[in-house]
Amino acid sequence: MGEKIPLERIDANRWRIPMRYNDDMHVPGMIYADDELIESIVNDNALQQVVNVATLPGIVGHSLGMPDIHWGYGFPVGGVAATDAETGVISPGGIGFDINCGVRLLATDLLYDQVKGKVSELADQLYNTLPSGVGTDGMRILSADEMRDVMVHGAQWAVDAGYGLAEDLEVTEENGCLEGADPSTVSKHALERGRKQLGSLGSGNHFCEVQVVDHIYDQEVANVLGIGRKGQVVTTLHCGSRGIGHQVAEEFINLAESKQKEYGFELVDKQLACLPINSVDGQAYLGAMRCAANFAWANRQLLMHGVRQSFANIFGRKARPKDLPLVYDVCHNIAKMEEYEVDGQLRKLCVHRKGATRSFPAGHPAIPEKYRAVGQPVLIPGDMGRYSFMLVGDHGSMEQTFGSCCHGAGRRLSRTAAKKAIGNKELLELLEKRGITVRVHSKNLLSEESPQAYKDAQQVVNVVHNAGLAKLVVRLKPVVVVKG
DNA sequence: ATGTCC
Repeated sequence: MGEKIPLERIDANRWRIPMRYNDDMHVPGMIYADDELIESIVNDNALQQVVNVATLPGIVGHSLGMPDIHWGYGFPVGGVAATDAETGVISPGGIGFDINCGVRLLATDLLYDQVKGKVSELADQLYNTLPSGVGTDGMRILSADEMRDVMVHGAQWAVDAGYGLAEDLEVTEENGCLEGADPSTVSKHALERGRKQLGSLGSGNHFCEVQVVDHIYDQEVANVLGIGRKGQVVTTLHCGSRGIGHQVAEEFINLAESKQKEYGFELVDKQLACLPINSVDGQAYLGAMRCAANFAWANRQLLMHGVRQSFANIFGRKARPKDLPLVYDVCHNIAKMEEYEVDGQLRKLCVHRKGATRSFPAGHPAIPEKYRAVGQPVLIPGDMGRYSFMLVGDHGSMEQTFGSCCHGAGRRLSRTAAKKAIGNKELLELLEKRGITVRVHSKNLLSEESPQAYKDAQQVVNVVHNAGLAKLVVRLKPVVVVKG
């Protein structure tokens, strides 16, 4: 303990933690970062967590850290770990507490010039339409039977209930629904928590932002995605499964912890507690995780409907729902069964992505047909004061990172440190000065999400671009921020 | 992230 973790430089963007560091490691670690980002990573406990994850039973390839990596529960946020789907384990801590936390981006027909006179009105409208804050009820209260339908059918349920359009599902990862969701594995308490929260933003780093396309890296790809005009207004939603994801995670972390001895696991950190994928317990977690994931997709579908209503209310016929097409929806806290070549052999793997986005390259069958020639859209929100990015998956992700890349800027300061660094009032003034209109439910939480609490998202996306995991398409600047 | 402690 306390010993410096060795990092072997591979190239400008990659660093390896060799297996010789620790006898318990089954695979080496691999960190994606440039010279500057690696400094902040080394000063965090995240590297030790990459080492810990490398000791998981059945892990293959590398224990991976993306450039936005930072300390998390057991597994780092910004981490990817693949285990053998037949003989390996699944660890609830490797998915995280906010199951299927994710991001979706809607395009509009509007240019910033058409919107700038109504920014304040739009901010109010969005804030009043999208329920936000800790413990708030959602746009729709469900019966227990409806809740079960949401858990099984995901975003499709929302479309059938009148929220959004059928074509939205085509541009949602997994079409907004994972197969194998099993409501019988979700506790009554978890179901009860979710029942009241469908269509709610939540708190913390969750948000709705109106943004403007401010730089185009790849005009051709941007055109295919429908975001190819400089000055074009788009809207990004970032949120997850609210209370149900948290409850499912907590219950299965406790279950896994209580069964480590029974399954014969002796893990270096109890927060890595895991279950054999091929066990009743492992399958139960997967069934419940998928229920929470499907809830999250329905949740984002309802919120998006609220965004479309808000724009229509303010801009009338210039912003009808069909004029605000969903570009794409990605999840970044999830485990998926996917096939990859490992040492020349095609293997079925359980890919844990915790604060990591799927980034399938052009040609992959899981990509919607209209985007297949350019790659899967990858949405990378930055911080509320600077910028966010849209990328598309690149081929290197299949060879290096089990089809994955980063998910955001990555936290640089703890919530406590962030609060010390800047006051809420000062931060609000700073954002307004930059032309960003903010509506926040709980003003005393704003400092925790200040731009300086995060790494520079530009640096983070440059690394995944240069490493061949995803390709830069456009940069977006925030004009309206609505938060819990 | 989270009914920020059942």
